[in-house]
Amino acid sequence: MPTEHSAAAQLAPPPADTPGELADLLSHAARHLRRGSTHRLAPLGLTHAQARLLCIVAEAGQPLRMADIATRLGVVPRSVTTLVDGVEAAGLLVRAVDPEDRRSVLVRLTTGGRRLLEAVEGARRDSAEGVFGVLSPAERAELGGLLRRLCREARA
Amino acid sequence: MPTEHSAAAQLAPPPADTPGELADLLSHAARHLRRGSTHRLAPLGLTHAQARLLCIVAEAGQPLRMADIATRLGVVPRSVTTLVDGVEAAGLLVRAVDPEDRRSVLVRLTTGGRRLLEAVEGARRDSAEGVFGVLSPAERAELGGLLRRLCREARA
DNA sequence: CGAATATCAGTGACACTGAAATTA
DNA sequence: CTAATTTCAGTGGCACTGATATTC
Repeated sequence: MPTEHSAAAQLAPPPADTPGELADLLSHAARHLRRGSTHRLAPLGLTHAQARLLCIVAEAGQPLRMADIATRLGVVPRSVTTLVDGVEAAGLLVRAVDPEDRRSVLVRLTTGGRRLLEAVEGARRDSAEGVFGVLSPAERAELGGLLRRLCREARA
Repeated sequence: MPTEHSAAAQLAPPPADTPGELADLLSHAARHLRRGSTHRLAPLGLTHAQARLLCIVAEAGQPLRMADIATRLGVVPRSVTTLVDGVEAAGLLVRAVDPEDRRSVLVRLTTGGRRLLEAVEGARRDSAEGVFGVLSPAERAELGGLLRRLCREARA
């Protein structure tokens, strides 16, 4: 096998940010994030995805349809059914048929869900800060902007 | 709660990139990436993680121990066992006991693995470019730098 | 009838923990 | 004996596809 014998090899270790490398970095960071989140949420009896669901419903400020939740979560509707099942069983959310379109189901917070919300948001914030805390506010904004570009295309 | 009543409010619509938002964006982008990768790799008979494993071994340029692979993948060693099982069953990798430390197992490419490598790298590159293609080279470098900071801390 | 909405059923990919075997 | 390396066994999170009712 022909190996490079020139000194140039020493100049080209990490300069190229190929898409492939970015892909690995992205996956790695996401996994790290979920790990921390999982550990902090376990005492509350929620998983990462369940907590995300709860916060999405809370932030909406109004009951959400399953399909809306799927869009906001970026998953297929069927996945939302199972997700809501778990959180509803925990008593934090309830389903109700939409009176205006009886095909639809509206999901809203229960009193218990609202009571737990602060702790859940805290756990999510803590775990996120555990990952993004190393970045300055300006860097976070930069990262946010770049990621938003990636996700915008994802919807297209 | 005192809300800003000046015209400055119009300059600050989405300025706050809270860690929580970044977390969602990161998860979303990672999921999108894996989806595309999964679809492009399916014809080759490999999963996202398996392809990543194959490329890591190929790039190393030498046989790798299971523990090394675990480190490079950012997962626990036990997960590597199952991962290698699959790719070895496909005939792309082989295990061999390290003669210098018989506790260790060295993983290397087979001829078949080397033959498939180009297609696998192509699929990975294509799927990554499908996600990161919207960014300019400078933006990719920026993103790479930021993600590297996050991952560096992840190892600590 | 055709389209939309949600759910049922089954599957797959992937990482984890804890315990055991082998060797240094 | 202690520590390191890998593997065995079992589990959990989570998202997917395809098919089915219900309703618009």
